[in-house]
Amino acid sequence: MKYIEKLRNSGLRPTKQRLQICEVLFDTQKTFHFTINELDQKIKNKTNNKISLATIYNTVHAFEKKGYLKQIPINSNQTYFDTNITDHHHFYDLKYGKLIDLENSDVGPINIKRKIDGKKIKSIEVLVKLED
Amino acid sequence: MKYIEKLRNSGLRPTKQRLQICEVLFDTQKTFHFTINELDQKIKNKTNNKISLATIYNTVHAFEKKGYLKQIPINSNQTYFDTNITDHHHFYDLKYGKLIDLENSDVGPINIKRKIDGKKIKSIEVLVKLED
DNA sequence: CACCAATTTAGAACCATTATAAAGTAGAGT
DNA sequence: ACTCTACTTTATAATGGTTCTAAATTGGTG
Ligand SMILES: [Mn+2]
Ligand SMILES: [Mn+2]
Ligand SMILES: [Zn+2]
Ligand SMILES: [Zn+2]
Repeated sequence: MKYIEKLRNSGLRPTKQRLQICEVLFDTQKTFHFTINELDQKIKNKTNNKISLATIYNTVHAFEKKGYLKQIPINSNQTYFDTNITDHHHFYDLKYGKLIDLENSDVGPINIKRKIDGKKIKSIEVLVKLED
Repeated sequence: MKYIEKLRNSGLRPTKQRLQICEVLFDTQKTFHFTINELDQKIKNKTNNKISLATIYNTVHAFEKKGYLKQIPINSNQTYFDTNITDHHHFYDLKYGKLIDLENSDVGPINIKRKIDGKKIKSIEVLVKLED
């Protein structure tokens, strides 16, 4: 399988569970946003195998640490993750609690004029809240 | 007191507890960022009166709804609030978990080129993550 | 096969936040 | 001032997403 090498290269053993999660997360053309519970549902639907919730948390965090997923900074009762790991931004539909990708080209360059001593900029993320 | 009218104008009864919370939040020159627990501590330090945690939650949410406080979109185990209700942005120091204000003038104009049908932009918030 | 570290797992624990429901209070009307 | 009622406070319980635990399982190396 194509994910075995990817996992090995990251120092992660290619277990059955991790490979299944990879298929759900990365076998699609379009990237998407998800919560842990939504991912759990997707896995249940796609396969007959049930993966322990603890394993899903562990795997998502491992993938995030390796840079295969991004966490989206937003206030919600659940953490949102993104399979789109390119630099990009988000619309947040307050009514439906849905995220929509906003490409860098749709925002234009952001030039942070202020500097903080001894610190480097790791990321710049724009959240555009939408109402009716 | 100066907060009585402010509360009345918002349709909020000026109770002893709300006035005390107003003093902690708004009696200072500088604005600041806080979590509910930090606010609870501040109240305990400033006054001898103890305010129920439920009341602190209720009041903070009431003030947020009235526009006297803003919630900061960030992933943390606690929700961050801001007494600075002007349009502005934030640095987030990943190492220390601290927020630093970033004025609009330090970011420059942000022009969102994409539109979502039937939706209006309510706010645009930039989060700049800092590492060492 | 033998071994060991990495991984999975069910369930418990954690803890910020929200819900509950009873007691207290502010303010309008009389 | 007294009443009345809707609003507010409060202690406490419940909720629910996330993390922890410790035992069982598994992957990979030799
Ligand atoms: Mn994480
Ligand atoms: Mn709120
Ligand atoms: Zn995205
Ligand atoms: Zn701020």
